[in-house]
Amino acid sequence: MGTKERRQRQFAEREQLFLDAARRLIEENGLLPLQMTRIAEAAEYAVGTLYQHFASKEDLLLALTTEGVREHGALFARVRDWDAAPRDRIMALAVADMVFVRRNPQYFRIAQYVFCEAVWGSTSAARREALMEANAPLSEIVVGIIEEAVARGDLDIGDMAPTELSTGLWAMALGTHDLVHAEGLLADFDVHEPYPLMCQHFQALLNGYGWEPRVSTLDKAALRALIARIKTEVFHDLCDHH
Amino acid sequence: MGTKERRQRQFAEREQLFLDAARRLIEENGLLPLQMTRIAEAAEYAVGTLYQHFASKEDLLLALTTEGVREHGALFARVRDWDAAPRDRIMALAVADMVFVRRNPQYFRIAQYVFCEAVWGSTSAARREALMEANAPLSEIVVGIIEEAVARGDLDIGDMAPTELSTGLWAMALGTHDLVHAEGLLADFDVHEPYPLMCQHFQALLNGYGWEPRVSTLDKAALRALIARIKTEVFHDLCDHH
DNA sequence: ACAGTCGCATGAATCCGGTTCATAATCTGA
DNA sequence: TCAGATTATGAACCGGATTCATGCGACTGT
Repeated sequence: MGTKERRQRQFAEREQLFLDAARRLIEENGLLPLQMTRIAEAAEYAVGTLYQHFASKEDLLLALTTEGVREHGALFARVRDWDAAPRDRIMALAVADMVFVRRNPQYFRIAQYVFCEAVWGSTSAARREALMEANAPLSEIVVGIIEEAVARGDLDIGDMAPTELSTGLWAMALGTHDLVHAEGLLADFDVHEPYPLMCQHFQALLNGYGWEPRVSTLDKAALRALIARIKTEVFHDLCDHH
Repeated sequence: MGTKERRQRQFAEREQLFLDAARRLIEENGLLPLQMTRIAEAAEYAVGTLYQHFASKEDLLLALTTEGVREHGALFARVRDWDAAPRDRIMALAVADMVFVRRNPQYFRIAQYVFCEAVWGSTSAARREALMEANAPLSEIVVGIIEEAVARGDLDIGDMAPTELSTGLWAMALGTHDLVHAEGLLADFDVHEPYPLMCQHFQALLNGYGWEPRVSTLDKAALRALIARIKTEVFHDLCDHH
């Protein structure tokens, strides 16, 4: 009989309920005033029940991050399956980041916090592994595209490993998210559209590595057109059409 | 009479004592077990005294970060005053990061934590301003070099603002530091020397923006030679000569 | 040199929020 | 329906940041 299975399903559902409640609270008030008691209240359960799911507050935040990584991964998977030139697909990954951020404006804030030594060190091994596992496909997709470009002759990276090149793209994206979240900083720099700018830096980086076909780094219209094309062809259903 | 001045001086000295004690404790045990009581103990003062200097633990960590930014700025200032081609000086900024990280292995961990919304939001406005002020010169140096390159015709960025280009460099550096501190991540990628790799990405980015004189992105020997030259000419006294 | 005053260091007490655990409630299978 | 097992509950606990009533010692003016 399926008693046990039903139990497990209900348990999983409740976990989702807690995660959704936490996400909502963060959305409303930010990370600062987030309290376990409040999350439990919002989900209409006792704190003790919350602690049956998450060993600690840090664990809960890590779980939230893992969910985000999965969603991020779903966007990357679309790019993997998109039928286009490798270079355009790399750019589509950058656009995926843009789309992802729009849909999860709090994600990188939470992630930044979770990856801090002081927080990461308080999480459980099981949750950490779940995150790693959720993250693995993303790297694979990036590396896969790089390898394809090398295979078709669009790109020559000599004795450099594909992972090394992917590190550069990843760093650029991560750093951009950091800057976006540093209060007032980009505004001081008169940078008002950080993500299109990030795409431009991506183009420069790809040009710099000799990734064919080259594009003009400074041609903003072309970049806008590419972004628009990617949004239409890959993320049609996820973008507002204003 | 200078009674008041002496008092102020002693106060400042004690503040430094606290900061040094905190830094030492973090160096020894990491951020996780850092406690205000321990810092006070280590500095041989009462907790209350510690709180005369820092409104909160977060404020203390922010102060620590600000010290780091000043040191970082001192390295950047050397590069500003270095007599070399703009492009080499941009690369010298990347090397400055490398040198800085070697001398302050904990800095980016602390900074990552401090810049998290949950922590940043608990700091005092005065300390935040001090940090901003310490940070301003760094950006100015980067932008100054970019402007010089444009002026001498090494670089054409069209209608792009110099701050926009600097954002790309900054993001790349920040993101690299993030990756370095993400436990085990780079090792999984077989990236064992992240900072030389970052320098290579810098070169690619500069090439991508058409910054003259171009260099071969994949020529590792040339990159090593450039790094060595910068270390000798700019950071001679700060590097080990193994 | 001394009394009076003031500023500051002190650390025990407070407060806050994450976490635990003894108990109550609920479910299961017989 | 009932014993036993499992799970939910939230009041109590606990660790650590922060406060503040107290007293010490340094400066001032006589």
